[in-house]
Amino acid sequence: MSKVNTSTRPEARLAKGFRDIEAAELRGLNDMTGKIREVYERYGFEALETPAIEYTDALGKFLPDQDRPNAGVFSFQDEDEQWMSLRYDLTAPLARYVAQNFQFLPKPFRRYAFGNVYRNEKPGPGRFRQFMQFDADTVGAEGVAADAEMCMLAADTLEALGVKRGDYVIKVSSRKLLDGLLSAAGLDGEENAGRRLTVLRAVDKLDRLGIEGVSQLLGKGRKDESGDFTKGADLTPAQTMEVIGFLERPIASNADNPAFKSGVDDLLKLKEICAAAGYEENRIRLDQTVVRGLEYYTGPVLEAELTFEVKDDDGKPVRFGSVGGGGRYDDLVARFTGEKVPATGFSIGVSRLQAALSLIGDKKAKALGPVVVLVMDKAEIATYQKMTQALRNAGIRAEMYLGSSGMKAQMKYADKRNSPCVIIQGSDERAKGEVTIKDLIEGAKAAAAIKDNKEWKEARPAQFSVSEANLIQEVHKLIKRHEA
RNA sequence: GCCGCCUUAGCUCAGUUGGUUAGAGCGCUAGAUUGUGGAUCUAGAGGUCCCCGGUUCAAAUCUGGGAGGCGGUACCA
Repeated sequence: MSKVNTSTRPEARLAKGFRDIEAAELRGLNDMTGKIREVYERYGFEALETPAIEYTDALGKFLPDQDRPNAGVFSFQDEDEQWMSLRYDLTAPLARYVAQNFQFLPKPFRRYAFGNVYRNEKPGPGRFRQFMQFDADTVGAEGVAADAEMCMLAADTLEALGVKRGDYVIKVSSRKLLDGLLSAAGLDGEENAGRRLTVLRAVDKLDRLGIEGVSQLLGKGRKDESGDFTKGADLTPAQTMEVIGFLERPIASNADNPAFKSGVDDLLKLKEICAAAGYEENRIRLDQTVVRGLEYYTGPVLEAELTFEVKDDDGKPVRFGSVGGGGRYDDLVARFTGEKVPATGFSIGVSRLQAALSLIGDKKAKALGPVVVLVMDKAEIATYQKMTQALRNAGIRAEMYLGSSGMKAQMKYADKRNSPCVIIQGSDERAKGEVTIKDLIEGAKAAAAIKDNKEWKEARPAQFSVSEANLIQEVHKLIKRHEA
């Protein structure tokens, strides 16, 4: 074959913000989703899968060519020129599903869902444009018991995944508190919508910037280390003090303030329900600094946070922070039906949580690969394939070498696949009705001690011959030994 | 979006004041070893030096613009 003109070669590259997931990580992922599913089902949630693509208006987004071009959402037009979008979370599709099937669903409707979601944003460290979420939602229940249940579900799920009690906390607040605060600070009304948003954003940054940084953001603004200036909410000093004061006071002390009353009552009731079920402050804690998304939450909001610190590959300490969150959103279904349907939910950032767990979890040994049957003699391929099939039928992962290289390359291949052993049958063995089994794991240990090449050649460590009839039994024994 | 750093082989990176045919290590392929993983040695394959323009006898190197990557920040349903 002649050389391809290099100027026409495409570059083999991943799309920005996307990634490949390989065998070891996929195994971990399946493991995780299995455990999460178990907890969600135990709580009575029913599985539901909706498509990755929805009509753009059903997701509640502006069309890409209108005033917010492609604002965070991947969108395109189908052949009828209808705008479609990749889902950016699992809640918007749920709202569509509930609205569409309202008359048939049991109320309250409780479902769980998991899958990839897509965001057309600039990716950052640990942030991708495709990632997996695992959600549970209760639709049609307005009592705070449904919210309390979300908190307990979050705690149970983290523990099922191996996060120790004390290494995480579920923080709960209520959007009603912040609404009350803003109203008390005189930021009511349409004309203050932008400033309310800025205040919420500032409060959300408390854990990272501290009281000082938040104060700056509430006032004129703040300049960060990279020299970028973030415009503040431009509150008066008195208003700033009021907000800061709220953040520093315990929630219960606001109980008599009419602006906060309804929110505080909710939270105290929620806390009581959780405590009665055995979920104390070390797991589920009221914390008025929790903000969560800005648009649709209307009541209690919760955030699942990992509290331990780990070192990354460079030895720098990393805090993972939030690995999931949720809250009450009472207006989402109403978009479609006009009927107000109360709902509350919880969502786990699976990919993010997995990254965190892989840093605390003990590094598992690489899983064993398949047994590799070497092709010593191309004329005997049918025999090798038959052996391979016999191993497979006995429940052993096995494959015949399918490449075209010689024995040395075949050994290297098996090594790279992390095979427990290879099966060798050349003319010598065949004449005697035998096969040679070479234990690659034992062999590697033996080889470490050998210095001289000649010795290495002659030693042929960790291999033995058995009669063809005993092949399966011997391989079984060998694998069992290495799995232990 | 804003700020900073970076871009040379599949990967990690050298490349002198601008000067012949752009290098190394790792990885890959093969041989030394009719049929044995490691180590060692040998050979081979692999390059639009990110792109476009400018300066120059001469640009991977200097210069202008652009693209891409990384990090911070902003946004985050």
